[in-house]
Amino acid sequence: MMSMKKNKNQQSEPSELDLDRQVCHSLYSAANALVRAYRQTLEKLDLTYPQYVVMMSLWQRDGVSISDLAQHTRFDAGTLTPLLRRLQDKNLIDVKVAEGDERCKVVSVSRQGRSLKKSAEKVPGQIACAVDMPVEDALKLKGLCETLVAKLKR
Amino acid sequence: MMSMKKNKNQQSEPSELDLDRQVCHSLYSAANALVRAYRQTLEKLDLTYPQYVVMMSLWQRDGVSISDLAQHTRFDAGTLTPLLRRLQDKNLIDVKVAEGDERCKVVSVSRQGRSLKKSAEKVPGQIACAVDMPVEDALKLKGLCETLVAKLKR
DNA sequence: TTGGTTTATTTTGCGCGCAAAGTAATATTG
DNA sequence: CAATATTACTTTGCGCGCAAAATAAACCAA
Repeated sequence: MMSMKKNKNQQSEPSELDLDRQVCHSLYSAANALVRAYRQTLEKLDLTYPQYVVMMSLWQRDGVSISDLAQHTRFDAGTLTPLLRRLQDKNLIDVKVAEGDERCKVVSVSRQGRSLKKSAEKVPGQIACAVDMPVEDALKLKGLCETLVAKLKR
Repeated sequence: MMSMKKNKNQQSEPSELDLDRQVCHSLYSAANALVRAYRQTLEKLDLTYPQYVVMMSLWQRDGVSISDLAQHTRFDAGTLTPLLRRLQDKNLIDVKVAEGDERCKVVSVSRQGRSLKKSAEKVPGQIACAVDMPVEDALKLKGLCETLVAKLKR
C-alpha cells in the first residue's frame, strides 16, 4: 500500500538538502551579515569592506606587488585591479611600475592612507561591540574558518 | 630619546588591525572558498550557489511568496527578483501573481525543478568530501555562524 | 637572436548583495 | 469615500568575486 504521507501545504520530508541543515548557508549568511555590520562603520571612512581589507594588508606590510596583495588578502587579481584603482582615486595608495620588472607593480600607502589608519583603529572595537561574542567563541570561529580555507586551498 | 624601532622593510608594529587577526577576514575567505568549491559541483546542475540555496528553500517548502523566500534564504528582495527570473528562464520554477493580493507572487517548483532535486541529492556528499571536516567541527562552525547571524539581525 | 613559454596584470562578462528610489496594489484613517 | 500610509515587489547603480581571455614583459631554449 502507498504511504499516506502526502506533504500537505507543499511541505516536503526532511532531507539532507534542507536549507536549515546547510553549514555553508550559515557561513554565507554570517559573512554577509558581518560585512553589512562593517558597512555602517566603514562608510565613515569611505571604504567598502574589501577596500578595508586591502588597506589593513598594506598598513601591515607596504610596498608589495599585486600578487603579494592577492595572496595576503585572498582576493584574486581580477578583483584587485579595479579595487586598487578606486583606492588610488581616493588618494589612499600609490601604485608604481616596479623598477627592474616592468610587469610588476608596487603598491604603497600614501600619506593620506597612513593618516586614515588612525581613524581605522577604532573599527575593530566598534565591530566587536556590535557582534558581542565571547572572545573564546570568536577565536574558535576564526580557527574553524581557517581550517576550512586551508582544506579548500585552490 | 626616540625609540630605535624603525620598521625596516615597510613592516609595521603588531596592531589590532593586522589582517591575520581579523575574524571577519577568515569568515569572509571561508565563505568565498566554500562557494568556490560548490561552483565546480553545481555547474553540472547549471546552478550558481545562491540559485541552489533558493532551490533548496523551495524543495523544502513550495508555493511561497518572495518575501517568505527572502526570509528563509536570508537574501533580500532586490537580489531575489533577478535571480528568480533566471530560475524561471531555466524552467525550474513557476512564478504567479497571488490570487486575492495582486502585489504578492507565489513561487513554486516546476516539474523540471522537482526532477533536478534528484541530481542535487548528491551535492551535500560531494561537498562534505571536498571539505573533509569532522561533523562535530562542522556543527560547531554552523552554530557559531548562526549565533553571529542572530546577533546581527537587521 | 628568434620563437615559445611563463609570469604579472588587466579586461570582459555575468551574477550576486544591497542601499535607495520607484511602482503598484492594499490597508487604514479621517 | 478620498487621502494617506503601508506592503510587496521591481529597478537602478555600484562594487565585488571570479572564470576566462587578452596583453605585455621577462625568461628560456635551440
